[in-house]
Amino acid sequence: MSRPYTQTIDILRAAGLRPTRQRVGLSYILFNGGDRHVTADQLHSEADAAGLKVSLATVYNTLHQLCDAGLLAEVLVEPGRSYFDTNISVHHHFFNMDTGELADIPPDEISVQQLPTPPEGTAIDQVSIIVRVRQNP
Amino acid sequence: MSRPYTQTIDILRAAGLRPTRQRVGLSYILFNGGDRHVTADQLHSEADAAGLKVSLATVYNTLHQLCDAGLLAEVLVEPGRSYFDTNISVHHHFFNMDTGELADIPPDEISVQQLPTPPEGTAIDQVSIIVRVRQNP
DNA sequence: ATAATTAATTAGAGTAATTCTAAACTTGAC
DNA sequence: GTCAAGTTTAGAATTACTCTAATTAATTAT
Repeated sequence: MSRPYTQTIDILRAAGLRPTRQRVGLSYILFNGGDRHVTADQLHSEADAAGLKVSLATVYNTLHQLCDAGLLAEVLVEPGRSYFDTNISVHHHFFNMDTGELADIPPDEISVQQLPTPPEGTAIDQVSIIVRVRQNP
Repeated sequence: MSRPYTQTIDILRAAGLRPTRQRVGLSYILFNGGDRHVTADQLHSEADAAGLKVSLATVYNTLHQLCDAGLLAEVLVEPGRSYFDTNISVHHHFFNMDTGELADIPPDEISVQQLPTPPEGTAIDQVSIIVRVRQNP
């Protein structure tokens, strides 16, 4: 435990991103807490609580850079807010419309039988399934 | 063709919405053009082009009322922008990440093999699948 | 019909999430 | 250390959308 950030720094370097104080701090929070679904604002607050001085603009920049590098996935479930998911294996989501909670669906619990033929001149990039749930009365 | 709006007015009344000039005009645009995917802004422009005087606030109100009445479906594919879909049968979407185009997937071209067990205390409300495609090089 | 009642529309201000800008600061290479 | 290139930042700008309170239109009662 003497060099807790070495792993994080390596991940960033491998992605071609300079391991700056801000990027290392944010990535450490993201990648050392298991599977997480965070908004930019939540991550900014967490960073603040952890004593990391970082602007919201940098939080957005970093989140997008990590997405571009394939280390993070953006999930759209609500109008006007993006979630970022640290689980980058192929999987899908439950979204609780009553609580706003986002959860992974275990990969063996859902599957698409047949993929559709994409429109002329296009190729499938990604399939995302959102299962919206409601609190039982 | 002497009373082109009678049908539209009936739809609104059946949904418990007063057939005001604005609602009738907007609904006419929406429901007489086949399957459509529009943003609030696009609909506002179309209404304007058709000579209908309506504010953007009313466009938003009307879109949400039609959604609540089950006559329209909201589709989330891009951060910060909602599409409204006049096709309310169960179906899914192609989203072209390069052009921003949204298209229906024919229902027989995709199907989910097994639905996952929803989290404790919740019930599945809706399943939405977005197949993101890219323009071939 | 007309008046009274109720609901809908509107302009414009307000909000929330996100992006932009250009100046100040780090980082890594020499 | 020095320097060039890449990063961060505060704060302004932008975008999509919502709210407010005053006006106007649609329905109901007379």
